[in-house]
Amino acid sequence: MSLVETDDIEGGESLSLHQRILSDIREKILSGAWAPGHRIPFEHELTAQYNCSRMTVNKALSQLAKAGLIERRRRSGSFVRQPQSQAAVLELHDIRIEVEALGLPYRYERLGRVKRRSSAEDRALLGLSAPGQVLALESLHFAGERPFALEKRLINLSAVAEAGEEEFLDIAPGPWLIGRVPWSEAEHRIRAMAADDAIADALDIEASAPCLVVERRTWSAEHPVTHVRFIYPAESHTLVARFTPSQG
Amino acid sequence: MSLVETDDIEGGESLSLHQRILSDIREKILSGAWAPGHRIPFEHELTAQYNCSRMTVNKALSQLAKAGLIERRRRSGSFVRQPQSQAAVLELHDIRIEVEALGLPYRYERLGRVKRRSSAEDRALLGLSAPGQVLALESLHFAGERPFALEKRLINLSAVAEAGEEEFLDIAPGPWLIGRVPWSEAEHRIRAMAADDAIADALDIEASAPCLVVERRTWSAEHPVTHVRFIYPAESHTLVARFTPSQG
DNA sequence: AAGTGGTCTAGACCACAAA
DNA sequence: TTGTGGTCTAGACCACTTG
Repeated sequence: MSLVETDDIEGGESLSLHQRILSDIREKILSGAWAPGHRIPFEHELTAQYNCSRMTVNKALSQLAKAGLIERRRRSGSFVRQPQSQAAVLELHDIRIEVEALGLPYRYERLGRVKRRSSAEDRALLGLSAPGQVLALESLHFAGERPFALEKRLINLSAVAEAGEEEFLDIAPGPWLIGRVPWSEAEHRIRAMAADDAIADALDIEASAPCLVVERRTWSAEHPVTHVRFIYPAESHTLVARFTPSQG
Repeated sequence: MSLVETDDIEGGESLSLHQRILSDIREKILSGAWAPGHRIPFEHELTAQYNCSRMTVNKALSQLAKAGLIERRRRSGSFVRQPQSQAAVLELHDIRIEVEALGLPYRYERLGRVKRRSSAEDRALLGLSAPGQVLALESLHFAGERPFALEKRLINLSAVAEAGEEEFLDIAPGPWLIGRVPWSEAEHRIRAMAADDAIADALDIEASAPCLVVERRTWSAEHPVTHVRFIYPAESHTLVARFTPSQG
């Protein structure tokens, strides 16, 4: 086998010792040489094999454990874990950067801004239990002359009072918030839907054309901060997610 | 000194020392007390603060760096990083589990199976440079009586020869592969599109109805293993991604 | 009871990037 | 040059779990 017969030697990379140990073991697991359930050599055995201290071996094994490739049990040893979990790191770029990466000029336009007492729907979207002031924003992001994404956002003014003073005419709410409110947790929902008339009109596409919808709720230290819905015309946007189970 | 001068006893949680250091610093960053660009105390300072060895401090700071919360520069120190990267952990469930979680009976049906020499398009999808045998599969996943997702898959037989002997009549290729081939890397592309006639027919929806498309390429130890495209009717599927910036 | 991993120490040398 | 982080050592004690 092996189309690529990797370069532990050729590639010239000078790995640190614990990285090399990690890499060796990962290779054994990923190649299938060590099947799920297989017991990995004890730390003291690897210590002898690599002629190094136990801390060095431990560093490698701990990382493998945190990455989920192996499971460690006191008194028993370390074992190759069962099938990989289907998790991936999803990168959600800033829209400006995304547009500029396409080589197109970026433009932002605020469509609407309303400060109001939160409706039941607002509270549901934000995950708020008590009523309070919210700011509702609607904006368009352009790539060149074409609408690239429609943004509908709610900001919880109880959490970010200063947002109530901002007009958001020159800066999009996303970057504004990022610079001010450190977020501790976020939840995304991604789905497809057909454009309704209002969306089709805003995005300059045909009614019932397919759109990609990305919704994000963000918390900072347990407090709901914002809920945002980005609506992309289908042809303008692809989300890309990459994942490597463990990294050295 | 002492941010938390504590109690290995009182607090209930008995964190290891490096976990407590990590947690303290993360709290400072997420609360905004230490803004982006702020210089974190040097290792030797933390060593004094927590009355511990440098390795212990280093372990905490290394983890924060790997989590992307801080950046470390030799000779300069460690600094709180700029705005959080918009990364999220995307969970892609097994379709069977997903369907059963809805309380609906799951059924799998293989539509087509072709073994062939890879076409240029096959190689492009799989990321193969050299020609070789591939297995092309088309399947339907049902939730109750309704089609839930259409699956179009290519398997690189150079990497997974035994797949060539499998009919995939009773087991879906996803679970089959998971049990056999550990994956080291995966890439997802997520987009919306309108159903063409073939898709609409298979999924029993109207032509040009919006669909969510999830494509996944998987590698194992540098070798392309499979490319799969799941097509969901818009109303049947939402991807959910959650994220917390760093974990102890 | 014994052997594993979890954690920690008090040093050390080195590479690297500022000053 | 200097001081930082990156890495490593050769011990140590402890907690846990299994035989």
